[in-house]
Amino acid sequence: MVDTDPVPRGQRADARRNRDEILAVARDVLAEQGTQASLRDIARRAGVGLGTLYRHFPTRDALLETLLREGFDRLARLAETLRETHAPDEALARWLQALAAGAGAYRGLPSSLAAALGEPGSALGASCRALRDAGARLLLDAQERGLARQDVTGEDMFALVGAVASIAEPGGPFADRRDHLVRVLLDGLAPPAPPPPPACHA
Amino acid sequence: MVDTDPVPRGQRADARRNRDEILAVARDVLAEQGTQASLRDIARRAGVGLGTLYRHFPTRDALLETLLREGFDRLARLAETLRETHAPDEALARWLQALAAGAGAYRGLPSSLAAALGEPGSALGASCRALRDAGARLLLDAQERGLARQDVTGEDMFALVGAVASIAEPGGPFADRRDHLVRVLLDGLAPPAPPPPPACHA
DNA sequence: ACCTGAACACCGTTCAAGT
DNA sequence: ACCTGAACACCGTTCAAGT
Repeated sequence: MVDTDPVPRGQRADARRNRDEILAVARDVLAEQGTQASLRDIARRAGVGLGTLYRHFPTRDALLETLLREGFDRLARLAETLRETHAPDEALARWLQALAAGAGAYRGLPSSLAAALGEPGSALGASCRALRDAGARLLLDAQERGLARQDVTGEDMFALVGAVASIAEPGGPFADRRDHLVRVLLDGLAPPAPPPPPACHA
Repeated sequence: MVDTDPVPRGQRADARRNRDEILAVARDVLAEQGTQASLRDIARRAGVGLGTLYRHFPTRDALLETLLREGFDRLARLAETLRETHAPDEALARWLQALAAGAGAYRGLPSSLAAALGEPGSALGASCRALRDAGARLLLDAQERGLARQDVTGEDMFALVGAVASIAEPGGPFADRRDHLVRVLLDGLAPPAPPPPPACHA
């Protein structure tokens, strides 16, 4: 368990206050404008110089990562819990629904996450890779018991869930179809139907 | 059949030449940089003033639409052909593969198309809606014969294919998995497995 | 009729100057 | 140690001035 970029202790009081205010404002602005929101706008609305925002969050991803860390950690823990308490196919189904909800929290978030996934140095990318691996373990469980198709990888599955989340972004026309579209994906991940049993009186 | 924005006849020779050059350059630049490429850059490389680009293509969508029209028309015709020559499920499978290829021709294209789909005045949006409707007809055929699940609409399906295309964009890590991921989606669109026949000697 | 590029209002990012 | 905002290099978009 890596703890990247913990809340800096021993900050000056004004620094601490600025950081908190930036995060609070960013949450609102991202909810309104999506992950491509203007950083200038966030600084402005937080009553802070633009350089202050950059000092606390040197990249847009760093800001996103801080906003999402809590939810992402929860998702990683959820995967473990479901693994212990449910059959592999059911665990996979529930977890992918939760993942779609988390990855689609803001407009533009799925594609931000997909982009970060590749970036080697990005803390946000590291969080994504951790989630992807947690999902891959659930998938493997299901595959080992014949409850998921064999020709799909954890990478495939993570990308597919992100894709579904991206068409069901908040505010969009498919927002309230998200669960259903994830269901369609889950059915696609199911193992191929077994051949029918031989007929009687063969 | 609407023919929006046909190639303007009776243009001045220089206008015609500029238009052609812009389109040729745009094809290259979009292939390199995706649909978010700088319009300034396109004008520059076409050896044309920025205003000239805007005169010929008042919006980015208008430029995209002109570039894509041919392929989109071909896709619409393909839907009709497949309808006449194949079983509904096979027609759907082949057409969605072709659609994914077309909608993913450039980086960023799937999300450009999804955005245009909503825009009422956009010619690109109109092209998308035509494709979506062509797909909806294929889906309906399949549904009527029990070859596709009932709880999915043409809108759902079009969005899902676009989503899969967006994760398999050219140059990306999933580019060569596109057909396979579309296959997963197709399996998700299949009707639920019928209950097994009653056992013998019941 | 068409072309041009300067002008405007925005970005993201950096950094010298302040406290 | 931290904050500020001007400065720079880019955008997209518009439009007066040219031919």
